[in-house]
Parts: sequence; structure tokens; C-alpha cells
Amino acid sequence: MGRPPTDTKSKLLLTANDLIWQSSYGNVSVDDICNAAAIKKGSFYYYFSSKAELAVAAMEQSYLSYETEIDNIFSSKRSPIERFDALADFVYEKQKQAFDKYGRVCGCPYASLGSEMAGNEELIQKKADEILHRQGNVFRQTLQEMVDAGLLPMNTDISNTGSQIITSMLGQVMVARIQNNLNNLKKDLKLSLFQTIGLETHISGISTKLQEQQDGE
Amino acid sequence: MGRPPTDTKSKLLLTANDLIWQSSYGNVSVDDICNAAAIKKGSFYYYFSSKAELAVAAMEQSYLSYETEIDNIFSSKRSPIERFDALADFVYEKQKQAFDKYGRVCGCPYASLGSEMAGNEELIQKKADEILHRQGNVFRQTLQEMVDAGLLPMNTDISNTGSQIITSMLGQVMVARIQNNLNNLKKDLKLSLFQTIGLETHISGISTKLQEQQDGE
DNA sequence: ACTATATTTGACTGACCAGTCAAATACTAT
DNA sequence: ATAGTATTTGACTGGTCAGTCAAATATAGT
Repeated sequence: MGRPPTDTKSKLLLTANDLIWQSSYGNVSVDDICNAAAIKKGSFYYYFSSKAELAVAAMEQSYLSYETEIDNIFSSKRSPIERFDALADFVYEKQKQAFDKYGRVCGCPYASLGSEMAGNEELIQKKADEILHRQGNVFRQTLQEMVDAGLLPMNTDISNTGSQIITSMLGQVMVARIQNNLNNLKKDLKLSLFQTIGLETHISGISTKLQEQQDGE
Repeated sequence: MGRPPTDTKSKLLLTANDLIWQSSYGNVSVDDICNAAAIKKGSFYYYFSSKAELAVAAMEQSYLSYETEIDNIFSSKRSPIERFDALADFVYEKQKQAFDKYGRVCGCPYASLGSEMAGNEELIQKKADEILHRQGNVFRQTLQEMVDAGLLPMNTDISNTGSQIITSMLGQVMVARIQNNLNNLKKDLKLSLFQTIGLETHISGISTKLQEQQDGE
């Protein structure tokens, strides 16, 4: 009974992600989001009680879709090394797509927003922090597999290495946004990823062709 | 002739840096800055033609002072390895001081501001980019010395490694801001710095005691 | 047709925003 | 003292902001 559900909420989330990713939380108003989504502000506040709440929901929705793609890369039949190889390609491609779509390097939406609002909106900061952890755990799982398979030394600090993979990629993506330039990203993402893991020697020209390799270092 | 110059402009720059570093560009208004500096808005616009212009000037002023400390670390009698060692300590200490002063991890002021405004204020983005380059050049100079001294292989890509040092530290400092936690920073900054340079073995428990060491990889 | 409920609308508020400006003031050199 | 200049002031503007709300509307079950 009652009026049936619509896609209004989802449209607001997608539009918010788009606009905030290109620009920033502070420079995108609720009115901007409503106009871009062709939805009236009254409807906005029917679904969200504040701009910050929308941002948190938008982060979650966006990350769920991102997580699906990452899970696909990391739980497939690929070898551990191929997974990280594909990860670097994927991260670059995401940035490339955003660049083609928005005309600028957009960086990491979660980290940019998290950093921007860290001092103002605790809910947003916490959400960004949570996403970093979820992302890190995917990496840690594969790192553990690598240790078990003898691809990494037994004394590898998996928890730490997982975090370092994130900080390493994040730093590069952030700098790419500041420089509005993807060249370095394409060149270095994979390199420093394998360096962080401790498998420098695995990087070759034809990196996607990499198969299971055993290498102490 | 005329009324003598005052410290109004400098006070505005310092106050702006303080507030924006803790919070963000978008969440700090010109009124906020004026109130905190006990200066009327009319005076603000006597010295700066816009909020963005103030931000750029504040970045430059802040970085000049930062640059002096970095130059001191990098052009002193220290060995190259000691310089990077001291760099990691310095970056951590800066964050610690900001944490004690402002009650939260503040991150990198140039990168946070640069990332926030990259899509909105080109002058701010350009300034952040410029600062990243200036910072990188200091590192590159020492990296060249290390190659010349045989501390690093002759085929070291100095330009690239200099950039990577920055992205590596930036990623960690950014994540520390998002997590509002300095623990990982203290632990990993030095580790990943030397790993980026390619001198993993140089990290020991008593890292400040490091002297010139010759080590291939 | 009617009723209950889910959703949408548009007009509204009061606060805050960046930026303006003419007038006032404080100082220096003469 | 007075004239000239650098600086400060405070009141102002018009626009935008997040958020509110009562009324309108659309739909489903009866």
C-alpha cells in the first residue's frame, strides 16, 4: 500500500558521488546535487537528514561497487602476483575513465573526502577510515596466501604491508590529482606496489603475463 | 611618509594556515580567519583580493619556513642516510606538534589543500604542485650525491625516486589524518622511506645512530 | 470510490558567505 | 601644524547555504 519506491535516493547518491569526486564536499552544495539529479530539495531531505549523512551513504554505495570489482580481482583464479598486477591496472584505469569523463584527474574519492572533512565531520572521517580498513583486509588475505605459498618470507608483517599498499597507492593517486596528470601514475603504480610487497624483481615489461614465480629477493 | 607597515598581513597568513590546516579551505570562512586574527574584514581585503589569493600566499609563507628547516636537514654536515633519517623524524615531529596543538592529526597542509581545491581553484592547485616539485628537488639532490658516492646504483632513476619519496610520505601522512592516529606514522615513515630509496637494510632499531654505510641492495 | 501511505513539491527561513566602499584614523615628513 | 599616505574600520550588499514544512500528488489495497 502507498506510493511505490522510486530511484530518487539512488540517483541522489550517484550524483553526489560524481560531483564530489570531481570537486569537493565543500564546493558542492545540496542545491547543486539536486539540480544535477533533477530532484527537488524537499525530496533530498525526505531521504537524507543532512548533507553529511548523504556523503556517508554515497561513500558506502560507491565503495560497495568498487569492492565488488576488487573482490573479483582478488578472489578469482589469478595467482597472487597477477592479482596485484591487475590491481595496479585497475586503479589506473579507474583514474583514466574519470579523467575522460570529467576532464581532470579525480584522485581517490574516499581519501579526498575523508581528508577534507576529517576535521569537521566525524562521521565522514570514520567512514573513510572504515573503507581504508576494508580495502586493506582484501590485500592482507592475499598476502597471507603468499606467505603460506612461500612467495613471501614467513616473518612478513602482513597487517603492516597491507596498510602500506594502501598508503603507497593513495599517495600516488593523490599526487596525480594535485598535478592533474596521470603519466606518473601509469609509470609508477605497479612499480611501487611490488616494491612495497617486496617483490621488485617481478616487474617486467610485460607485467600482465606474470605467472606464479618463486623468488626470495 | 604615511602610516607605517604593521604585521596585519603576516598575522592573517599565519592564522589562515592554522585554521585551514586543522580544518579545510571550504570550512574556514574569511570571517573565521579575521575573527581569529582579531582583524576586520576590510583590512583583509586591503591585503588580499580574494580568499583564494590568501590561501596561495599562506601556502607560500608556510612552505618557506618549512623549506628552511628541510634545507637545514639536507645541506648540513649529515651523511645522505642521516639526512633521510632526520627527515622522517622531522615529518613525524611536525605531525606530533600539530596534534598536541590542535588536538588532531592534521596531515600535509599543502597536499590536503591542493587536493581539496584541485577541481575548483587552479591557482591553489598550481601552488601545491609547485611545492611538491620544490620538495622533490631537495631529495633529488641528495639522491644524486648518493649515486656519486656509490651508495646507490648508477642506474638509479633519481627524478623518479625523488617523486616517490614524496608520494610515499604523503600517503602515510594523509592516512594518518584520516585515521586521526599517529601510531602507524611513527612506525612506518622511516621504514618505507628507506625502502623507497632502496636501502632497506639501513633501518635498524637505533636509526639515528646510522653512519655512512655502503650497501648494494 | 475511498483510504492509507509513500513520495514529491515549492515556497520559505535565517544564517552565513565573499566581497565592497566611503569614511575614519594613525603615522611620517615637512 | 599640516599635508600626504598607509592602514583600519564598520556598515553594507546580494547571493548562496543547509535545512524546514505544509500541502499536493501518486499509488496500492479495500
